[in-house]
Amino acid sequence: MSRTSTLSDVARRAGVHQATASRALNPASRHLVNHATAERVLAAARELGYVPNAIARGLRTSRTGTVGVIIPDLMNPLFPPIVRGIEDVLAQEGYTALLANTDNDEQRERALFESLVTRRVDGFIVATARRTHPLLDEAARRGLKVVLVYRGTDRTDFCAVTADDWLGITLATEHLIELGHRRIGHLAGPQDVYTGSIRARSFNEALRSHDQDVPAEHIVVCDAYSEAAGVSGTRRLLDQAPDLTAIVAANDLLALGACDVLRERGLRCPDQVSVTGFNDMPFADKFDPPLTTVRVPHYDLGAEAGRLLLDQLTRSGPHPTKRLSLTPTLIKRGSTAPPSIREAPSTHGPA
Amino acid sequence: MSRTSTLSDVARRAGVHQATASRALNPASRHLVNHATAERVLAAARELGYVPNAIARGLRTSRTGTVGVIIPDLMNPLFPPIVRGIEDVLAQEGYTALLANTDNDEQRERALFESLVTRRVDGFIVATARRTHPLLDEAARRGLKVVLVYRGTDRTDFCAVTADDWLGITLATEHLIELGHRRIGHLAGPQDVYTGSIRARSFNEALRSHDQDVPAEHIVVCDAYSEAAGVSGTRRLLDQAPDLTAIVAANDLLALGACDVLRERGLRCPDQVSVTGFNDMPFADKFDPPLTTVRVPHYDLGAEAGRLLLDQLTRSGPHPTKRLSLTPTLIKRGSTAPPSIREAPSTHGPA
DNA sequence: CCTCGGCCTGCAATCGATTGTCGGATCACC
DNA sequence: GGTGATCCGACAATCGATTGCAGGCCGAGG
Repeated sequence: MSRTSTLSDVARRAGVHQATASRALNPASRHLVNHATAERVLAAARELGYVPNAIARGLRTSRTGTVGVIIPDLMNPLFPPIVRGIEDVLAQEGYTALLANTDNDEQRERALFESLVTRRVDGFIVATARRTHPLLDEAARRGLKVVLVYRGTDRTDFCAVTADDWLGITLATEHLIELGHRRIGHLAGPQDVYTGSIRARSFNEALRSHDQDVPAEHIVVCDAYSEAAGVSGTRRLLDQAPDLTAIVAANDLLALGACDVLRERGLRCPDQVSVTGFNDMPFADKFDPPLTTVRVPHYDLGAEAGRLLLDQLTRSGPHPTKRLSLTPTLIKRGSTAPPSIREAPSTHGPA
Repeated sequence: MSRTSTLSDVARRAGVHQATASRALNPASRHLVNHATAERVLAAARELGYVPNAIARGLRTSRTGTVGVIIPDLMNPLFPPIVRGIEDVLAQEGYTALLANTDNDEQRERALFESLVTRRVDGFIVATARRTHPLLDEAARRGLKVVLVYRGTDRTDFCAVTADDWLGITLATEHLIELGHRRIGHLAGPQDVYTGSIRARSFNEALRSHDQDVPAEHIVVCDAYSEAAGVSGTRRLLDQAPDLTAIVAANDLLALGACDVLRERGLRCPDQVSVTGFNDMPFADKFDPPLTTVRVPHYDLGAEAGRLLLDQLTRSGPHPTKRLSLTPTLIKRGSTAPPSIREAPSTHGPA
């Protein structure tokens, strides 16, 4: 009802100067003011329902206590846990995250970035990095504090927290090899994104190191990490390589798309074709079939990214560029099985 | 690198006073300044990479262009679409959403609310409302602009956008009745939340209007909307009413928990027990079995809430309190079927 | 009684943009 | 050439909190 009260309202009520009120209210400077006076100020503040104005404070101190978090899409279930990790860590130091959904749209990303810069966030956590990314170049030029999470970039001067994608795909691929699969395809993610490119390379390398060829038609690159992209990718993949017995998808949503296509073509998973995902998104264990996938500690990725950024924000001076990699684990569920009988006349078997 | 440039830097470079620069930069007041001068200012701003300081502007104008969005948990897949709807609408008018995850914790909610008030958000969209809610009382006392989304409250002086929960549960319950079920249980949500209470009352009413009794042991109240709460609730429910042939869950996560327990007890869904959910959360169609549920237009809920708030923010003067209800639809999938043979002795065995 | 030092507290500048008011320049017209 | 209207741009106050500096008060010590 009554207009919100300001610092000088509090000061007047407590019978002191606003400078004194300010010092009394701020725990860090409270020792500068007489105990009894401080109590009086606190009481006055309480009575008036005083809420400090972060805007005014931010203008004076040029620190807003906010961090911009840029993610591709909140509706992709892999990101909420990351956000959660970030928020939990930042909150401990009194920082607030401003979320920006880019929807994988560069225009939109640009606009949101501008808006965050305008709002003078103290730093950024970016989950939308591409291998080469003009936005990151500009952030570097402006001297902004940026930590990358989940997706890396080609530049080496940003702190980053990622999963060990290489290892993750190796685990998935070797799992299929051990089951006896010999014709394995890969549904790759967008190659301008670090995760897409490294997972594809890892897939190749895993097969090669087991003396298996990787014909070009066994790999299809999807243009997004989405179920729809997985569907069209899998259609292409099965068209050009109909005899695959297993598919390593670069991502759970792609894997889901793959399962859709298998069903559509009357192929049973895992009996006829095995599928692996990546991320272990929430509810992946509830799917039909339950998805064998690579679990990534998303929450921890976010938390570590938050910590790295807090380091930059609170400690002064130059910082070494840290790049942290967290270890994923293979979660075996129902979408993988040995290749069906037609596959194994078992004459020249595995070594 | 170089410190960010300010309005007076731009003014100096363009050879004008900062007041002029300000007017030239702001589209709304640009007509007040000579066209050629305005061009010169814009050029100077571009050259310097000038980014206006929203903090300073906010201090002067006492409008921050931000809206606080309070949700219980981003990791519950029902909320991201709501958030998305809110953000899309707000963005059109240049507003930014500040997200706050309360994690259903009142302490945490309190702290986040304070933080948002401190940051002088222009308004709030609240998805954590309980039927009686001290936070809302205080918001009203402070004269804050608040729109409720998804969950209503007992107060009638807040704008709100909700789904028609009553209708939703009626649809689900009648669907089961039509399938021939006569012993239907309800996994109710927390009763201090509007959705929990109205869905339970609707369930009762739907059965009664079909001349069916609702024995007390057919209803169990869960203490949260989570899979875990659904598991323990279902255990209790089946313990006290083992002959149920169908369960109406107040929420998809509760339904998921119910399915877990059915599996754990060797009961097949839907053959022996049918289950319905509520919300049609993402991937509900991928579950095993695919979940019959009530689809709520979450995105639209968010979008409408955003619009309602924008109305309050942009138009001045008093506003009528609008309460908007969106219509849900029943999505029939694989988790519901007619009651099994033991239930209907007249007919023949399974086909 | 004077001086010195240590606590507190008040004064005032400051952060950067917005905006009401006013003065000066330009031009037209008489 | 003088007067008035019109338009532009400058001046300066303002938003609310923080903070360096200075000064007042008090007690202790000489």
